[in-house]
Amino acid sequence: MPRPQEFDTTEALHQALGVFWRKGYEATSLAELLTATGLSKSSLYATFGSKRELFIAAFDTYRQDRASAAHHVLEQGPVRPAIDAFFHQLFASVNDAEPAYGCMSINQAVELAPHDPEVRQRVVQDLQLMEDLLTRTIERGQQAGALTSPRPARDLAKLLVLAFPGLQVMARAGYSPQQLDDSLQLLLSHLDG
Amino acid sequence: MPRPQEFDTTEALHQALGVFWRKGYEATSLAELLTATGLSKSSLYATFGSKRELFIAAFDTYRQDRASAAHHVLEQGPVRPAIDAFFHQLFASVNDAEPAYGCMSINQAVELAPHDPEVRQRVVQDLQLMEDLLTRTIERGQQAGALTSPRPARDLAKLLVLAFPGLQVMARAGYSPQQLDDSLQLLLSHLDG
DNA sequence: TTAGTTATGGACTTAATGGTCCAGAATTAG
DNA sequence: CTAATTCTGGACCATTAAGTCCATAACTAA
Repeated sequence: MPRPQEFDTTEALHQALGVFWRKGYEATSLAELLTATGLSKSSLYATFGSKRELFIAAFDTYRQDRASAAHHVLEQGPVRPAIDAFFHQLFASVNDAEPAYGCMSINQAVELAPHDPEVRQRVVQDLQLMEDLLTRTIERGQQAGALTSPRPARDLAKLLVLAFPGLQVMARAGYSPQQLDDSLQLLLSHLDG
Repeated sequence: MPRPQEFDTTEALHQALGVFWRKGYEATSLAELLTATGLSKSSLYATFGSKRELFIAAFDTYRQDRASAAHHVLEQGPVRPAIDAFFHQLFASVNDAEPAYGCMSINQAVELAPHDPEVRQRVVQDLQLMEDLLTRTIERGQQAGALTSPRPARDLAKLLVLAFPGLQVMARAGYSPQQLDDSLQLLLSHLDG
């Protein structure tokens, strides 16, 4: 008996995500979300509740997507290219042309986390996950002899996580891909020696 | 003949800065700026022009203050404690109690820089200044034998600049001073060996 | 004391914000 | 074809945003 939903909820979520990712929470207006998703106001509110709930849902979508991508990239193949690729995801442009959005979790660490516990908790969790993932990968590289630094894998992972927002900031500040890659290689050189 | 201004312009600027620093541009309302500065709307507009111009003025105040503070901290005394102090400024609470605001330039790299050339230019300039300053300090340390890493001073400085936003993100995400300092020491350990 | 000038408070404006609500269109089961 | 159900567009609302403007208060110089 129910009339079927005419739009794809998860697709709408991804559209909304795109806007939140690029512009942040405050700077995104409901009107933009409406045009991005193509939904009517009533549909959007019926489906997602409020701007904030939509944001959280979109954010979680993002986090899940990224986490599985990171798994995928880091946990197979030669270690050095894997780590390289992991970081390149950060400054890869989403839809070409436009500059990179950077990592949304980092953006949110700056924008909402200081005042919003729900967001903060997610950010902390993301940083932790990243550290764990990198630790495992670096361990793997050390065992295989691909990474020659004698430092504990976790310490090296911490260094990479620490530098991650730096790359993001450079990307958002408009540094060229060349400059970004130079900085990245400089960073990764600390995995050896 | 002119009636003298009853408020201190630069003090008002600092009050406004406090709000922009903590909350960012979008999330700061004119009402907050009014109560923070204690000015009336007309005085504020007569003096600063618009919210945006006020922001830019406050931002430049901040940048100038910080630049001279950095000079002061980095260019005298033993190198290692100097660098340590430089980074500790980052997560020092401004008025105690409240969590650290972090570095406003980094905040703005995330919030406005991607869409606002005037802000972006300032951010890039700040990062560059920081790199130059750290390079000089590290050179000094290497010459004095206080820092034993054989890497070029500029490369080491680049690493520190790269990690700077990471510490900031951790601070904003609510990490404890202890955790922040641990990460900092881990980072600085790369200046030796 | 007065004239000239400037700061100031607050009323006012315009546009945009997030959010609510309802009437009607659309779809399916029977 | 009809009844039941639910999606959907758009009107509507209250609030707040930034910004303008003017009458008045306050101060200085003469």
